This record gives sequence, structure tokens and C-alpha cells, in this order.
Amino acid sequence: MDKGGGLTIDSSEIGFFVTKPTAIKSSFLTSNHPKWKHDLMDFPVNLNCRDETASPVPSDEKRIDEMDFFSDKNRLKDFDAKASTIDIKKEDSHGGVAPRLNLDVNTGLHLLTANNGSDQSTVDDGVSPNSGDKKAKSELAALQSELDRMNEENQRLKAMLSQVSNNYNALQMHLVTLMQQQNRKAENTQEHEISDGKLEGKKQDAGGGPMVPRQFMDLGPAATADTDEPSQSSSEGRSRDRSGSPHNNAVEVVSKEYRQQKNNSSNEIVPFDQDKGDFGEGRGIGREESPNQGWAANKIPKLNPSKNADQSTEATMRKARVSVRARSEAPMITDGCQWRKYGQKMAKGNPCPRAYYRCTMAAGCPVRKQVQRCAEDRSILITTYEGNHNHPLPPAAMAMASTTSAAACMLLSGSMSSADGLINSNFLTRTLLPCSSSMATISASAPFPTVTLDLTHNPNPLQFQRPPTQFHVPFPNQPQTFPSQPAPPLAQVFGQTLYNQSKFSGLQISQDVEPAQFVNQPPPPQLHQAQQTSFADTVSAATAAITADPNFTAALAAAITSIIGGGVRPTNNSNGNDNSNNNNAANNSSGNTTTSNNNSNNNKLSSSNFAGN
DNA sequence: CGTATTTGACCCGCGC
DNA sequence: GCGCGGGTCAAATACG
Repeated sequence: MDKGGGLTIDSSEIGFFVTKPTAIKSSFLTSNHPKWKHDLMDFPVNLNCRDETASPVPSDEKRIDEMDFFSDKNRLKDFDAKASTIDIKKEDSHGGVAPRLNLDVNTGLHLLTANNGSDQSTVDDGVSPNSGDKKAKSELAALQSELDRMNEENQRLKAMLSQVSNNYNALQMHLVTLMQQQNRKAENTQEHEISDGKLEGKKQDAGGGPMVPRQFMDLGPAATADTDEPSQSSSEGRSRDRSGSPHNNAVEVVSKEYRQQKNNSSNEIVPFDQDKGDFGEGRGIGREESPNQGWAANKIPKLNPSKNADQSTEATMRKARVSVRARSEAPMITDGCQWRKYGQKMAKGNPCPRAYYRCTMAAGCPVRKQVQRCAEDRSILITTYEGNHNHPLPPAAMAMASTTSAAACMLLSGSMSSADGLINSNFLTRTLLPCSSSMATISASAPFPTVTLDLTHNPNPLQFQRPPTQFHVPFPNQPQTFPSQPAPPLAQVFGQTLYNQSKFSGLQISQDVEPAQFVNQPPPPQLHQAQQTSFADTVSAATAAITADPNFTAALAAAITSIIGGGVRPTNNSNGNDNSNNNNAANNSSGNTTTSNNNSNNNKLSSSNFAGN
């Protein structure tokens, strides 16, 4: 749709929620113009019309007219009067330019063709002869009726979306309530266990009622949800991976992953339970990332004959991946983690090799990532993450980890928590990156459910040029994230966004900052209040507000965008360069990666890994 | 010499 | 059953 030419209406832009469930591309027609923001939900068609000014008409004239014309939909309805007004003004100021101007106006109304010579003659005639005027008026009337019809349809779609969103939110809240009840029951059960030792019956009672929410939103094997360090037997019993294979390491990793997964399951119910062990935020990330289990773990379920339902869920979770597309000449984007390359393969359909990295910040960390250049545009680096860290993360790694984990969680919540993938996928698309345009792509058709964060179409290049503190994730024990970095890592913006938004997805978020507000006390939806508070509070309040008001998304997008970037530019002519610069800057300033993405090694590795092959 | 990278071989899942 | 492709291993190699 972003390639849609001229003023042609794209159905996905008329109602972005009417999209395919399998491959949804966020199409937030972001524009920071206040009028655009205001009309975003009411008349999204306007935005695309304005964004793409491919007409040979001088851009100054056209832009001004289109801005005035489309920025207020009411003017469309009163077009007759307004059109003549514009004509007069233009004639006054530019003289003979008037015909061109009218051409633009008519083009905009047609919304179908970029240029229409008949329009020009029509409107030219409309200035003088009566017959032409009538013709123009009749045409305008037809257009107006068409416009009304489209508005009506849009309203209808909006109503549908609102209803669906309300239902979803209601279900989500209900789920949270049930989970809390379950948690209380579990606690009571434990108390009883301690007091009178009656374990079995109580556990069954406790687990009997809340089974629905668990099935509904199970992000992990919940059988041993309350164990901090689940027993080896239970985890290993379910994590048999290539038990006969020589991949002992994989088995070990998988076992750890399952333990982690169980923690995830419990923590999503106990949002304030964040002090298990010393993982801190890194652990929080790991919990969020419960759906992302290690590469090797993808093969587990086939060797687990029991608990089919759970297995399918687990398989889905483990297969979840988060792919980040960014323009970068560096061989690898800097995400703050230490990676060791353990393989490289030529993938089918791509002349560029795919490099395999594993996290080496801690022994047995299951996180893997694949790095590959885009076949179509080799300036685009595709980094795919999978797995959750089992160790504390440095501040520099938090953003990307938050990004990937939150994206994965939301992806899985969307794909698993409801049978209606359409709704959830769109919900996810809308909520993943409301401040960006065409950045989040959810692909359920791929072998693995994948969230693709496309940073190659950065709608607001300026946001990366801001001081890093503007985007600093306010982790309490990380006072300085990138003190010397000229530009924040690309992940940071997304990290904050996704991290916060993952809260209202109802998933497990238990980082030290801001105990999950959503689960217990969703703040009231007050955008204006949010805009005036700190960034963290702002986003938290805003995300919580979404849960109460689905129509709040557009406003939130504008709010976050204004906060983060100070303004979204509808044009993205230099996006690639900006992103590329940003990535390189991030690479140059980070010394956390042990792979050769530092200054001296960039060229070497780049040539050997990607260019040479 | 220790560590990281390279690269061919191997394992596994999947489709035919 | 076989071939293909993705993912991983581990010996060889490179590098500081």
C-alpha cells in the first residue's frame, strides 16, 4: 500500500483494520499535522492523497491547496463554496495559475486519478460559462455523494472496529480478573498446604476454575507456574530435544528455557513478582520473551508425546521470531549484546549469506539471532531474534531485548489468545508501533510467526537525531544508557514503545520499572494528562488508556509521535540515509558486541560476510 | 596462546 | 525413501 500511486484509494487505508490476517502491514497514516491527526480516524483517505504529490503541478501550490482542502473534511462537504473561494484566491495571487489549481482540487476529489485533463477544462469552464458551471456542480454533487458514502462506510467500519476492540478489551480485562483470582486461589492453596498439608485436592480446586484464562492466554507451560526454579524433572521431561543427538548443548538450553518459560507463566499472573533472583531487567526481558524460545527448542514438541494442547502452544511460542529490518552498512546492528557467530549459510532465494549468532553474554543463553541482507535491497539488514536471555542485560541491550520480547509477546497474544486472528493481528499491528508508519508487519503465514519491525521506512528521521536521553528507557538502575552515543540505537525507540505497550497486552511484564500497571489498575484514558507527564508515565498511561478506548489508538499514535519525534513527516525521502546513519552511529559507539561490528572490523566483516559472497 | 571466525559436515524436518 | 533446505556443530583457521 505504501507503493500505492497517486491518489488511488487503497482499501487498507480506507479502513486499515480490513486487512488480511496473515500478513498485515501497519498502515498508520501518520501525519503530525494536527488536522490530520484529528481526521485520522474519520477520513484516512485524505492522508494518502496528501502524502503523495507526484503531480507535475508545482509542489508549493498543490500542497497548500491540498492541505487546506483535505485538512478539514467539512470543507469537502461544502465544496461548492470553498472551491470558488480557492479559485479567487489563487487568481489573485498567481494569476494564470488558477486552472492548475482547480485541477488539483478536482483531482483530490476524484481520489482516483492523479491527473485528469477533463477536470481542467471543466473547471476552466466553470469560471466563466454557466453550462460548465452546472457541469462542474453536478460533478461535485456526485463527488460529494460519493464522499458521503465513503464516510458512511468508514463510520460503519469504525463502529465495527470499535465493537471488536471493545469485545477484545473486555475479554482481556476479564482474563486478567480471572488470572488474579487464580493467583489468589493459588496463594490460598499454598497457605493451606503449609498449614494442613492438604495439597492435592486444593490444587485441583484451585486449578479447576481458572482453566479458561490459562487456556486462553497461555504463553507457556503453566503446569508448574509457581516455581521459581522448576524442578529438573518436570522441565527436562518436557524439553526433550534431540535426546539422542549429540547436541547436548541444545538440550541444556532447552531445559533452561523451559524453566524460564514456567516462570513466565507464573509471572504473567503475578505482575508484581519481579524479585525472583538477580536477573533484574534482563530477567524481566526473559520473562516477557517467553514465547521466544531458542532456535533448537523448535523441535521439542515432536519428541514430547504428552500434552498436545500445551505442546502446540509451546511450539507456537518457541517459533515466534522478531525480525528487525534496518538500513545499515554495518554487518550487524548493535543491540548491546555479545554475539558469537557460529554458522553461516546460504539461504535459498537470497544471494547474501545468512549468519547465525548466539548470545555469549552468559553461558547457555539460548538467544540466537540471524543476520542477513535483504535480497532486494542489500542496504537493508534483517536481524531476526529468537529466544530469551537468561542473564542480566546491559543497558544497551535492554532496548532491543524489550523490543523483540514485547513484539513476540504481542504477536503471540494476538495469534494465540483468540481465534480471531484478524482482530488480534490488527490490534497488534495498531499497538505495536503506533508512532510509526508501516513499521510493524505481522506474518502468520511464515513457518514461524514473525513480527517484522521495519525501520527502513522511518516516518520521522528526526527522532533519531535527538539526544539519547529523549528516548532513554527509564530503568532505575541504568542511569546512563548511551551517554556518548550521537544517536540512540534504533531499538531504543521501539523498545520503549513495545515494552510499554506489551503491558496492556496483558502479558507478563515484570521489569523493575513500573510494576505492570495494566493488570491491577489501568489508568484512565486521559491523553492530555499523559502528554504532560514524563515519558514513561506518558506511555504507560497511554497504553493503559488504549485498553479502555480502542479509538484512542490514533490519538496515542499522535501523542507518542509528538513526544518521541516531535513530529512526523509524511514524506520519507531520506529515511534510508537517516536510518543508516543512525545504525552506524550505534555501531560505532557500542563496545558490547564482540563480533566485528566495531569500527575497525566493519569493513572487513562486511565484505567477507555479505559482499564477498 | 587464547579467542573468535570460518566452513564443511552433519542433523533434522518437511515435501514429494 | 529421497532430496532439499534450515540450523547447528566443531575442526581448522585467523587474529590480536
